[in-house]
Amino acid sequence: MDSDAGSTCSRSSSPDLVVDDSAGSFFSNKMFQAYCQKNRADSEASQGRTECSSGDGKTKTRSELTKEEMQDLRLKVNSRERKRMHDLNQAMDGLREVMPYAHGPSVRKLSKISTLLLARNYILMLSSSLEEMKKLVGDVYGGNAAVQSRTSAHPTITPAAPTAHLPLHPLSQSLHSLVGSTPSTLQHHSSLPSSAPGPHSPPSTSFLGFHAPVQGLLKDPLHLTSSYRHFPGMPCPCSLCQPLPTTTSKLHSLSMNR
DNA sequence: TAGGCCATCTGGTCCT
DNA sequence: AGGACCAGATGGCCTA
Repeated sequence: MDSDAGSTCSRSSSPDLVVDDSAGSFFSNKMFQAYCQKNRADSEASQGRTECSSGDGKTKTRSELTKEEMQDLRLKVNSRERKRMHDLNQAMDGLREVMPYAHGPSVRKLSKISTLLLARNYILMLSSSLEEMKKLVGDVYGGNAAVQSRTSAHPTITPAAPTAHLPLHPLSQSLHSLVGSTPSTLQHHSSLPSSAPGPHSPPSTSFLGFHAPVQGLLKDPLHLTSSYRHFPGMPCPCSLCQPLPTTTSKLHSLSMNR
């Protein structure tokens, strides 16, 4: 149904995504009516006829196109743009799926901006936790030589054991309280839930991580997500709202330049 | 009703 | 030249 059949992509924005173009819901009612009026012309275009070539094989410049051909071209461009945006939204949905917040039919979907901010902060937090872990492991292994020499009578003690009782990084604690679980469950967050907020309560502005640089991008961060509530058990202001440790501060300066 | 969010259209620019 | 990408405009839907 979609006229995308006639489009060829020299550059794919999301090569791994498979988009179902057959959905007629891509069109609004108005668009659908307009589309139907042009359906015949589109089908011709999708069969290989280019809108810029006349019957005798000569190519026309855009200024030479008839009104009908221009409309035809416009429809094709619109269709491509629509597909592009749908791909983008699919990627956004994919991102939402791996974010640590309650999923479900009764939970309002994260907005795009919230998804991006949450994702950013999530990555920063994981990076921070990883650094912390590395440090702890280093401490354990580094200091273990002395420890082991003193406890050589107990060679079965594993180096990793002590870390299980060490305090987690505040950021990790926040996340853990958010998901109501241990770090290992983060890998299975999609089944989370009950510890998560009730319906219609996506992550709070705080959890979304409006650090200074991000705040600057928003007119009114607090108002932006005023409909959100903090998660139960989340300190307010939660630690995620606090400046990240220096180990991840470098990441703050990372931009998303193309 | 205002504001937020979203989908779509559209024209411009960049890239292949 | 054609397609991807981008940003502004517009209108619809939903919620407080």
